[in-house]
Amino acid sequence: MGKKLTKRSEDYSKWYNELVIKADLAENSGVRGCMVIKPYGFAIWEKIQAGLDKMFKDTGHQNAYFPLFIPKSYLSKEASHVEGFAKECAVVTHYRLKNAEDGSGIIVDEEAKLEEELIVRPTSETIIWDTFRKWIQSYRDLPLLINQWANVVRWEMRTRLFLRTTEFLWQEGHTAHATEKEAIEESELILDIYADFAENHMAVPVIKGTKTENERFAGAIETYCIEALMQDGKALQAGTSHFLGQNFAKAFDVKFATKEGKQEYVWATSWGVSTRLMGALIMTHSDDNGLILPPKLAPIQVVIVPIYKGMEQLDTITERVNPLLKELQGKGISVKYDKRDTHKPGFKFNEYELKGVPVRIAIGQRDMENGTYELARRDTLEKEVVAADDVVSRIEFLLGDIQKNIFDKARNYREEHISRVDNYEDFKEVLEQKGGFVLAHWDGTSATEDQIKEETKATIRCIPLDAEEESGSCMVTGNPSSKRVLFAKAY
RNA sequence: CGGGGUGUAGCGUAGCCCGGUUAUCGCGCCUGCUUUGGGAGCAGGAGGUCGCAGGUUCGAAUCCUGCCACCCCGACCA
Repeated sequence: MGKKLTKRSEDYSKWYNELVIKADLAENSGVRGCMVIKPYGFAIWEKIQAGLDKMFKDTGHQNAYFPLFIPKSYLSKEASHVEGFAKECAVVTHYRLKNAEDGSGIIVDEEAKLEEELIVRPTSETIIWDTFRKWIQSYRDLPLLINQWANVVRWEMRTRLFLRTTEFLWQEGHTAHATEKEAIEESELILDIYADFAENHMAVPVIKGTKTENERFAGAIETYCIEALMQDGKALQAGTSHFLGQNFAKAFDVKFATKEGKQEYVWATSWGVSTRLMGALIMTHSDDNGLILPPKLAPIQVVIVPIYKGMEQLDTITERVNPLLKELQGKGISVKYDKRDTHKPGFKFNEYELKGVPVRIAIGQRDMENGTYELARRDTLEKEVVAADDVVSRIEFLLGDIQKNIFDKARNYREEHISRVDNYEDFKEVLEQKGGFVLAHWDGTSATEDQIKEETKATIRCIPLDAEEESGSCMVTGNPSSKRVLFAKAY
């Protein structure tokens, strides 16, 4: 690890890579933009999984698992869906290797060619809907609320650590409903779950909205999303929830018998969040000393660093720390006592700051004599000396306070970076000078959106759900507009 | 796939333009002693197909050709 992290600079990705790699979260494996997630990083992902999984189950969803390989013909059953993903699919064509006859090594056995190629899933709508057809006959089988935790592969031209890796981990929910209304409510429910999780667990403030036609998911009628703002002023789509209408039901012939005995197509949703959330976490909260993790997602919430001379002192400190460890663990707090003799306290302080551990306890001779602990909080780096009797309650307070504080800080930053503009010149200038979100009037056409993207690189992140009705005119064409939409440069 | 860049020890690098003993430095690693309240000090030590393959040359990390990989910028995108 470096002496000091590179200062955050114009070149955000450099800062980001420094943080991510040096914080031991992940590294590029070198396999086509894939990444190896190290244990500490994966522990964060497990926290994300656990939190979301509970929310899904509390709302009646069940987990299942579907195959990694999708027959090519499945993918092409829904026209706009295949068009959206065709350009980024990894394709399996053979099922066997053999030794080359000239001894040059292992080669593909041309005789083992698959009759129909298999696609490594870029998303699982098709194979899941092929299964849903078999599971759904009657209105009594509905709603069908399925989620799967899986990996998917999208062969993007350009990858970015955490934000757009070739293979990524995610959850994808797929549901079937008897009515349009119920399906729309489902996609909105999930959007609320995502927003709730982002804000209350990850401490990442998000804006809920719907996508424009340009940005909509391939095969969806409506795409809902949560959009977050990173510290460099760029937006990040943190989660999406799609109302699919009857598109997939028709493509895969999924009908059900209504109470009245009529055959009708079901209504569908799909929704997902990925390891990109970890990117959002890092890029929202980190500072030049390393990661800052929200207590609710930190694999280690509290670390205890002993300061001692000689093994005897360490032993007396350990004697005092052991009951504290037990008490904290008893309260469900994840605590680590780092009594490695191979590193000095100063090294450990820096190491845990880099890793984003929310609360650090230091205990040395001075504290042994005074009956105290030194507490340090990661978000503000403030230190305080606390009497031993008060330390547990103080830690509980700090964990809650840090969770709240980093959310408030991120939300304030975002609020300061939402600009309202009324003409195209101001729009360009704000994007150039300040970055962040821009609320502006737009005439509702793809052509205008394309033009804006072409000229400024900014896209419509979403049409905010809470956008107030306000008659105005499009900043580019002057055509009438009834509300402002949210623009930004995005990852 | 287009434009640019880089490949030298686990990591980060100097050397390359202008070829010449044993390839530079820092971090990390190993051993020993001293240290331990903010990234320890000293001494000693280990670690290298200089991305790969050809070529030029008495001699190549350095020059030439081809290939490969990775990074950055675009198109694409959770």
